[in-house]
Amino acid sequence: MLHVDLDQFIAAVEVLRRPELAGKPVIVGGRGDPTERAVVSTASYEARAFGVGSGMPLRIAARKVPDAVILPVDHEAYLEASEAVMATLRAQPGATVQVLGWDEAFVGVEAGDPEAYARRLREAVLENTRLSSSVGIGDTLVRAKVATGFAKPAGVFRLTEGNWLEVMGERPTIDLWGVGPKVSRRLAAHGIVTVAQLAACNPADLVPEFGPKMGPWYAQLGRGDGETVVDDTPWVARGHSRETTYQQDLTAPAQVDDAVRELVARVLEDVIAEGRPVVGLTLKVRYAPFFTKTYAKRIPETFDREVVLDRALELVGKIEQGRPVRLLGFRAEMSMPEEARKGHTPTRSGW
DNA sequence: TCTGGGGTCCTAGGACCC
DNA sequence: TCTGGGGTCCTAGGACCC
Repeated sequence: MLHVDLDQFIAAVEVLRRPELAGKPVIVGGRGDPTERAVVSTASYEARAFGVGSGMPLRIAARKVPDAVILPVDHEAYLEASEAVMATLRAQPGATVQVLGWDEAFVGVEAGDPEAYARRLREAVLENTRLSSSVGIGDTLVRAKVATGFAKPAGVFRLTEGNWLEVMGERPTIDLWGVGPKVSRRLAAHGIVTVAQLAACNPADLVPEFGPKMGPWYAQLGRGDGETVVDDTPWVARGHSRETTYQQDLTAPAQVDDAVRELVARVLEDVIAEGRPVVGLTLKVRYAPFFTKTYAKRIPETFDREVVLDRALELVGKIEQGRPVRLLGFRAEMSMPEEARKGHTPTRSGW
């Protein structure tokens, strides 16, 4: 199967509609104002050369690249571009498309010459959308996904059982899709630093550290093994959430109360649009400066706006008084329709 | 320097039941 | 007097991804 990933997607979409930005350091984030609390969504390759990357606070990025063009995030534009890309992928003969995000998807296909097919796919996307992409080829979803990293930018790369260890073996475990800083550190504490070491370990040995599911799963990841089927079952959301970081910390209880009501109202709109009952609520509070607590509540299935709001306000009662609040998040989990319970999820299906 | 917003899934521990 | 073992549900928190 193949994994298609657009090159610097968000920045590329911005450059398309503002050609004069081509070749300049472009940073997209927040409302485009580097004095606000916000982070970088995407930086163009020119900006990345200065050490700017996604997730970095916007004001830091602006300091690193004084000449950067800083633009606000425009979800609508990216969604539209994304849909054009996905439509192009779906139009390929025999292709099964599993969307992972705005700018990436797995494509399942029987191809005699996968490299040639991948190059044609790149060209089709470029022709239809004027966007550059990179394509990974693999015999598992994990290998295809990891292969794309070697294909970037604007290339094709193939990873299989045959060359996996040769290419990945000496690399640190954090290079794997699904291993982050915490897990790589915990693995290192057990003497597992490289992908080859992880691949060679006994899955059962990882259970005490990571639990019955994650332990064996990390071992499998080290080998590059896993799912081999691209699944185009439509994605069904498990829940909806809204989060807001306040430009000024909230200090008065009444401010917090109002803010939660507003968040709840926005989440409820999404949930009601889906027509599924709510089964659980979670309130996330980030107290300044960076201390987060979550408060959860399971509720009997209900469509009722008033019931959900009441339950939400019970959670508000748990917020610590007198401590400034920097961020509030509210999530509603929805009951799953029976036929969707096996529906895949956007990021973990390949694992 | 000071950290978005949208998601998913896993784990641990306590409560409770039989 | 001492204290089984298995199961489920709930809450809180952690980790990761785009």
